[in-house]
Amino acid sequence: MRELPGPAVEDIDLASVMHALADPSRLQTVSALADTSDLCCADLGDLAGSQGLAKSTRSHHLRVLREAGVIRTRYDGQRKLVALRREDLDARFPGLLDAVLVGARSEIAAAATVDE
Amino acid sequence: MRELPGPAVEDIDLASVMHALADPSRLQTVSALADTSDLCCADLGDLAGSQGLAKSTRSHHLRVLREAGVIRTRYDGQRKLVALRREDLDARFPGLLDAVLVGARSEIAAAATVDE
DNA sequence: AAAATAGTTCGACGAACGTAGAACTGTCCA
DNA sequence: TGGACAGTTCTACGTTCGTCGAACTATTTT
Repeated sequence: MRELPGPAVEDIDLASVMHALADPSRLQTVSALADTSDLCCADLGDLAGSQGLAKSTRSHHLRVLREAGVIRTRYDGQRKLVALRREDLDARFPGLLDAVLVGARSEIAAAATVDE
Repeated sequence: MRELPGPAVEDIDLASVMHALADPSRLQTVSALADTSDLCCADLGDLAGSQGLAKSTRSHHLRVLREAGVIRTRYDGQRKLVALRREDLDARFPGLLDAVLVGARSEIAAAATVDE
């Protein structure tokens, strides 16, 4: 098995995607994935939004994102790499991912400003 | 009282908006609101996505949308009119509402095609 | 073969969600 | 004044969600 199962492009459901992106922790994850090419699950544990969450919880969030069609997971030796399904999401819901990413980023920036 | 309370533009939260739009019934409601200027709650009861739902349930959904900052409710005699907060949403999360509306519409169209 | 590493699955728990009916509030009309 | 009408609030219900720890699987390293 090379890649974990996710919905086909045409089966990606809007409500499911919205639900997957309606959680601060997952939003943070997606935002991080947009910056880099690929990340392994361990890296995601260091994210601000995911800090302190148990392995099982992070795994659960990744599953929600994968089953909604937001990310793709593939094997690479003893670790798994996750990546955004950018092209697929853009094809199915043009502009949605970009808008969400811009929004998420502006909120993260605002939160950082308040902190300091 | 002229208008029911909702969050200020700068207090609109992305995760809350995403959550508000992560329900098929509410998605349908928002899609309908994008077409017309204003609608009263009764009209929303005739929507495909809201058909058969109790008054109290519809009222609940409208509250979720309002508290997330997606819609605005104002009094007009014995009925209440709801409207999209288009400008506010566009200011806070540029492109998000449009992308969601386009996506919702394409899904509704696809569903209608299958039905016939 | 054994230990270490990376992640999943399972069972559980409290909180929140979507739904509904009944009772309530406020507005208009006769 | 009394209905009729339009929505809201309250209470309740079953379901789903986010979280966790513990047990499990699979791969790599020693």
